[in-house]
Amino acid sequence: MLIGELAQKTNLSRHTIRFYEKLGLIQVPAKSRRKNNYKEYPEETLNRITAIKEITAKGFTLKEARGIITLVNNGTLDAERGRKYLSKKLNLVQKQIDDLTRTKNNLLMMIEQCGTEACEVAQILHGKKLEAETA
Amino acid sequence: MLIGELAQKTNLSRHTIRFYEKLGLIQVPAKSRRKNNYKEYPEETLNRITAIKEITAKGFTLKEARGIITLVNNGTLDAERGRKYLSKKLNLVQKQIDDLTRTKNNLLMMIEQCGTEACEVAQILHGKKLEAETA
DNA sequence: CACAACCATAGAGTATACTCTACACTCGTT
DNA sequence: AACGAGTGTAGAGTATACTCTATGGTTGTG
Repeated sequence: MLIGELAQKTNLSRHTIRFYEKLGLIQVPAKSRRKNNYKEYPEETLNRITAIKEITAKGFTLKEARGIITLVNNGTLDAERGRKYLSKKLNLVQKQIDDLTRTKNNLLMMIEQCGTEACEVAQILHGKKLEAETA
Repeated sequence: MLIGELAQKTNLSRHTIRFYEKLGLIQVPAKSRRKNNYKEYPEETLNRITAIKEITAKGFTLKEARGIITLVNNGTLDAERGRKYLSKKLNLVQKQIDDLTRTKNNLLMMIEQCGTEACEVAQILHGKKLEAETA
């Protein structure tokens, strides 16, 4: 199928599809060209894109998605490796959650204190006033 | 003080300080130049940078920091506005936490299932196999 | 006076994931 | 043959927060 149809079926823009090609997430065999040089995308590309979407939806980057797909296609991804890989990612995600939770608590505190006084965010943020710079 | 001293005292690089200047987070009065054109940073710049650090550490972007500082210096930031502003941010943060929590649960599920079979992440991710594209 | 260390500005490079523009060819239809 | 829609490649633009390079002037010490 041509890129237009693929775009329509995957709900991605042509630009995005070509961008994925550039990143190596999708490959079109050099032979898969029509006489007019239009690319003929194989059916599997649909699955590939679905996989990319699912992987990235789970918090992986496009590069990571590429790596995972390669591993899977190679059969290089056994249980041991898989768990390690996922656990690593899990740690990162947990760290992000922790950071955001701290942020959230900071915000809650600030909101609470905001009613108390003249709501000097500066004070809340810093414990002392910001000096106005002579602009 | 000159930029070198400021950099050393704030633990920021000169580049970063100049970058902040470009963003308007820091201003050096045009007059505050030595004869040799070197910038003379006023003491307040230290507080300003501390404030920037605290604000960004709480999850705000540099642009937001600029806005907040301006509001505070203008005295434009009353309790009402402050709470609204912070609540808005809080909602965003909560959304990010929710997303990441979903991601985390996905990962946990994947890790668990990884031991079960041949750890076909493809299956886990997608429910069916990825088609290998004839590379 | 040479040299290292410091300062200034402008602008490019990094990372991520697109998004769009420019330019040119091709296809189907009138 | 002209037209709009579709396709190709290459490369720029967007957002965020830096990070670094290039180029050139200034200061202090031997």
